[in-house]
Formats: sequence, C-alpha cells, structure tokens
Amino acid sequence: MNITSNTEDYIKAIFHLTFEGSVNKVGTNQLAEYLGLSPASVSVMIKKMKSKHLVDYEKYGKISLTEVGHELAIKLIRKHRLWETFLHRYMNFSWDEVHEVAHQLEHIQSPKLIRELDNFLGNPKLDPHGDVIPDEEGNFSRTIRKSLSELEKGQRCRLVSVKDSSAVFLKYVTQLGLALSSEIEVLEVREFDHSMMIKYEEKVENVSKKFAESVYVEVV
Amino acid sequence: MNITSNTEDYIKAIFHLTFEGSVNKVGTNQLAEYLGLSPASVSVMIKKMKSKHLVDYEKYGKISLTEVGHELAIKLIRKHRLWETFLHRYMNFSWDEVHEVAHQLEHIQSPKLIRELDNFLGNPKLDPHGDVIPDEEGNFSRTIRKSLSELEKGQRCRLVSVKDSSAVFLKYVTQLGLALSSEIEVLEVREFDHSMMIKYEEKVENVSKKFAESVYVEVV
DNA sequence: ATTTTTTGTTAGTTATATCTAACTTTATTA
DNA sequence: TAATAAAGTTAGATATAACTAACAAAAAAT
Repeated sequence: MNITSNTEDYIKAIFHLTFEGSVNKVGTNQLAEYLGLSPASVSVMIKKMKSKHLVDYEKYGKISLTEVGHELAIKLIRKHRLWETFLHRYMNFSWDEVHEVAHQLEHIQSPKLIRELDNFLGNPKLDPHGDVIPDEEGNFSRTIRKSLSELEKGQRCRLVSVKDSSAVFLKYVTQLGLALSSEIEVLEVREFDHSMMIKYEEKVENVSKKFAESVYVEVV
Repeated sequence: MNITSNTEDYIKAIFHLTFEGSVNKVGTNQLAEYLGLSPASVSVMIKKMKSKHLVDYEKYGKISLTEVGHELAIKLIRKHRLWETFLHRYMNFSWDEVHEVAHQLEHIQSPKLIRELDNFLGNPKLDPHGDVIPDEEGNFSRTIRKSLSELEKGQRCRLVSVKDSSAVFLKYVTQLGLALSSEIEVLEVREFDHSMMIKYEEKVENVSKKFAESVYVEVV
C-alpha cells in the first residue's frame, strides 16, 4: 500500500483545511475548491483514501485525517518547509518563489535526505514565511497566531509569519516594503470596511481587511 | 505537449543505450530489458514518443533520439549528476546511495534551481562516479574511456570512473578498497576467463572480466 | 411543510502507463 | 529454402486520477 504523490497532495490539503484551519472536518466540495478539482473527483478519491485508512469519512459526511494520515501530513509539512528554507538560504529563491518548487521537492522519498537536509540547515525552527518546521518526531509548537486584522488603533506589532504563501500575495507584501520582523503600528482602523492605515519604517500605507487577515503578527 | 517524468525515463534510457553505448540505435526488447518493463509496454510508449517528435522510429525498426530528444536527455543527465554531486558532498550520501535519490530529483522542474545548484557546487565537472557533467549549454567532453579489461599484464592505471552506478556494484568496489583515483597495476590476465589479478595499495585481488569491464581507467 | 439551493455521489468517458496473451515480422540456422 | 528462434506488435485488461452530466441527499428558505 504505497501512497502516490497525488494522495500526498490530498493529505496536505485536508491538513491545511482542518488542523490549520478553524474547523476540524471538511466537506468534499470545499476540498475540491481548495485543490482546484471537481467535487466528483474528490468524492471518488476520498473513498479510496478511506479504504487506505488515511481519512475518516462516511458518505455525505465530513472528512478528517486518521492518526496515520495526520502523521503523514506533518512529515510532508516538515519536508516542504525544510526545502523552502534550503531554497531560500542557499539557492537564492525569494520567499515568493520557494513554494512552487518545494511542492515538487516534498514528494521526494528519502528519509535520509530529509534528516541530512535538516542537519545541513542547522535544524531550523522556522521557514522563510515564518512557519514552524516540525521536528523529526513530528513535534512542533502550535502557537496561536494573531493576525494584523485583530489589532486596534494605536497597537504596535512585529510581522512574524504569513497566512498565504502564494506568489501574488508575497510579491505584494515585498512591494509594500514589508518582510518578516518588520515593526508595524496601526494608525487607523476604518469601521466601514475594516481597512487599516499602518506605519512601518517611516512609510504610511492603507491595507485591506483581506490583507490584514493574511499577515500574522506578535504584539510588542 | 508536456513531457511526463515517465517519458523522461525512456529518453534517458535510450540515451544510455545509444549515445553512451556502442551502437546508435536500440530495439524495443533491449530497451524493455533495460527499463525492466515488458516489450509490449515499450512498443506502445515509443509510438507515442514518436508522435511527440522525441524519437526516430519505424515499425519493426530501431529507436534513436531526435535532436529534441537528445537535448532533453543531456539536460536530464546534467540534472542527475548535479544532484548526485550535491548529495555526495553535502548530504553525506556514499557513491552507492546517490543514484536512487538523484533519479527522483532529476524530474524536478525548475531551470532556476539547476542553475543555482550548479553555481552553489562551483560548476563541478565530474560527479561522484567520475562521469562528466554537461554544462548549461549541454556541452561536455566525450572522452573515449578505456575499461580496465582492455589493459594488459604489467600496465598501471588510475581509476577515473565507473560504468555501472548500481548500489550492488559500487558497494563491491568500495569493499575491495577501491575508489576514484586509486592506482592499479595489472599483475596477471587469465586467458581462460579473462579474469585479472590486480594490485593496489599493497592489496592483491582477483577480479572477473565483468568487473574489469565496469571500471574505467586512465593508463599512467 | 414544501420548495429551492447547496452539497455530495454515481455512472460513464478520457488520458497515461502498465500488463499478459496472441499474433506477426525479421533473423538465424539447419 | 524451409523450419525455428528471436524480436516486435496488437488487442484487451488493469490501475490511477481526472473530467462532465445526471442524479440524490441535506440544508436553507419561503
């Protein structure tokens, strides 16, 4: 019973939508939307994954990972984030370029390679987006992260990670002149659309609610 | 018209059997044998590859790579050998461990990654098995290599590369105490089975014809 | 409570890539 | 040259994983 790289994509997707999301179960349509596939394809695939004991699922019900599926997901996250770190540090990839290639690299099967890579990188704790890298046993701190949108007028914070790893979003962040560790002050929060006026490094910019929700911060 | 990683395996196999072999065309059965597949599967696949202009082929005829196929093969060889070098130098992989993982890594699609990797490694000319790494333009010196089996009694040589990259063979070479650059003296060549008695670093060993054919040397 | 909307499933098709079994062509040998 | 052996092909089946179209169940709204 070997797991294809396709199945790995499903496992990771379910993990992101459940464990890392706000709910702990996900529907087939929602999963299909996330993966960019038709609900029909997902429906069929989930049935196969159930027979492989990777997911808990009943017809017309919601999907969640089994213990085995959960462990596989964490291993994949670990691989993905270690590769991202490698690409960023040694291959001169910007933080908006790492995701796509790391997505390919995470499917490489070689426990030794991952152990050695982790060691080569000095057992990093965070990836280029500020996300925690699980250790070899799958342990990792689950810090309850606060998004910029939760702050109020006058509060100051430091950018610690991003919710969205897509190139379009990260390019925008970079273009604004923001990066991990940037210190931000909330100058104004508009009641109308929850957009914010923020100040950082002598710059003053207006950002949307959607943007503020995609940025994780640590209040200082 | 995108090329699957499966098709890439066929291209590399044809390259190894033709350009790197003694003939310049190969039959479906021979290719099937090399790839560990049934002749039927290969027959079907080659037809598809012909329609994609990757191979020259006529029914019941022999297979050879087109210009496009040849260029793709060299790119794959370049990727494979750069990854082998990386694994050997930085990930503590022995020369018998690199092949399998490099075979997975060579399918990663990212021209930037390969450029950066090449640069990171200092544009290496040889991989851990002593094979030449093609440069970005696909150029590489094709030295006519001499195998140990071609030497006569009394000749001395230096091990420069190996014909076979399989773990079983490389482990045997290592076990014998041989490695790249080892200096070898041919003490005896048996007419009976062409086995050889060789001397290196104060050791005297008997090796088969098959072994001697799998080792490339430079006469000194 | 019934209709409508949303969500999810099944059936049938397609594409890739493999297999075995049966058949055909080419090459070798008696 | 005719029989045999080797090499190669085709047909039909299987597995994975996707799709569309049609249908069914659950949830929401009237």
